[in-house]
Amino acid sequence: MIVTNKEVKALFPEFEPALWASIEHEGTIKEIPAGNIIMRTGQFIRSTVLVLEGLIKVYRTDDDGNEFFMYHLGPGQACALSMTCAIGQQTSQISAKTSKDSVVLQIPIEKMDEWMGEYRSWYQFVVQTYRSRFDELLQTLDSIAFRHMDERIEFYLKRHRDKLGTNTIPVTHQEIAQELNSSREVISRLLKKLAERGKIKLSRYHIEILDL
Amino acid sequence: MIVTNKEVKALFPEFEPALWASIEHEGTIKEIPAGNIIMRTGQFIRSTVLVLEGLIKVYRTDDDGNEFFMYHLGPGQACALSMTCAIGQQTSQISAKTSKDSVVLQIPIEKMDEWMGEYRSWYQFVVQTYRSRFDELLQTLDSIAFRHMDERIEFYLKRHRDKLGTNTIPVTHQEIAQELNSSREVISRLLKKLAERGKIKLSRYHIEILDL
DNA sequence: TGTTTATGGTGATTAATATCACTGTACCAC
DNA sequence: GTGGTACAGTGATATTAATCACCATAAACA
Repeated sequence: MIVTNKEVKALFPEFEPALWASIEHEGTIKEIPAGNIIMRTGQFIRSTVLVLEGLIKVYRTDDDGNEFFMYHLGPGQACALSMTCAIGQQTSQISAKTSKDSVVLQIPIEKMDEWMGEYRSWYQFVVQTYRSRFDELLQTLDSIAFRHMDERIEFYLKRHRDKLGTNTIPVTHQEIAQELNSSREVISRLLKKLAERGKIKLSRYHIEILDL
Repeated sequence: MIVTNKEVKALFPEFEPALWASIEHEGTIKEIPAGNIIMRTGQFIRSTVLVLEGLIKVYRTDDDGNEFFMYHLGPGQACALSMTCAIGQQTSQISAKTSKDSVVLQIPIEKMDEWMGEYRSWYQFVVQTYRSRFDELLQTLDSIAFRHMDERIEFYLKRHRDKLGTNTIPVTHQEIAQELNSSREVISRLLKKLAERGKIKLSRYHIEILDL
């Protein structure tokens, strides 16, 4: 696959031509089917990942195997952690998994620093990435710090709707429970209440958002 | 006060001489007594803040006036948000308050971008700052996502000990409750249990860490 | 000195969430 | 078809945290 085709370029409109040339030279395209864990806590980071297609779930895990959803990366977005990790060759603090069949562009971490000085558009992209991820993380923090579980579920569903671009979220109660670090029963009951209030419609394997 | 005296330089040993010259020219020293709110959610950010002395508490607030502690900034550290905000002239998503009498070095945000290209040591400092703040935020997230209140209190006390460099934490139960977004009664009871287990010693206005 | 205020201790109650136990049901593999 | 399995619903109970009410004490102050 040619790295810098028209569709890919459209995802990063601000990149300058010289940067695209470097990407063409250094980047690797990788296709990853849905459900693949592409990064695990403690793993060394060797490349920065830009998402071209699909959806990647970024989450935190603890020692007991619990998970906690942080945010999604969609086309045109990048992992901030894999950018900061670059310098010290440090290990990842988070895990990431493909939610849909995805295509990513990998760039060797050595290029990160190089391009920061070389290409203004790269520098701006990186800073923008830091900011966006930080903001999303703050939203997640708000949700868990200040909101009850029912509101957190609403927030979770809204986020998924926005990322998926559809009102039908393909997710099981068990998955929601895992990503919010709760239990299936609690989620089931609260979802039922949301359904009774007409906010969502429940079905097996998916939830339809009616009015959130 | 002279900006770049020996003590200040020791806080940022990696800064190159040319960068110090620019800081001398563009930076402003500001002394801020303890208890001052130096940044509020929604406020415009006009300068990047490097901490020279004292301690700054960075926290999140919600619409109902609740607070949630994120992390501290001590001497040699900087606010990551005020660095990313630079580009878009955006507003702050967080609040910050001096916990001790503090001295900070303010740098106009316009210089941020300029110096990133110009001084390698500045670039590295900024990236390091992003990473550190992100990491600390992840720790905070872990704590609230995976731990019960008693463990969160322990984590809170440990963090304060490390930042203050002393086993005696000058804090009231009410303050802890606010920063963990809980209530005084709950904190009091859990602190008592920690005291019974010999982990801390309670006194009016302060808590002594014995064995955490 | 007496009064006010902030701190913190504690019992009782309620609310939110977690856990356990069990049921039904759709779907998949054989 | 039949049996296994993942998904979902629900009652009962336990645990954790929040709220309410009230008291005691030390510090601050008029």
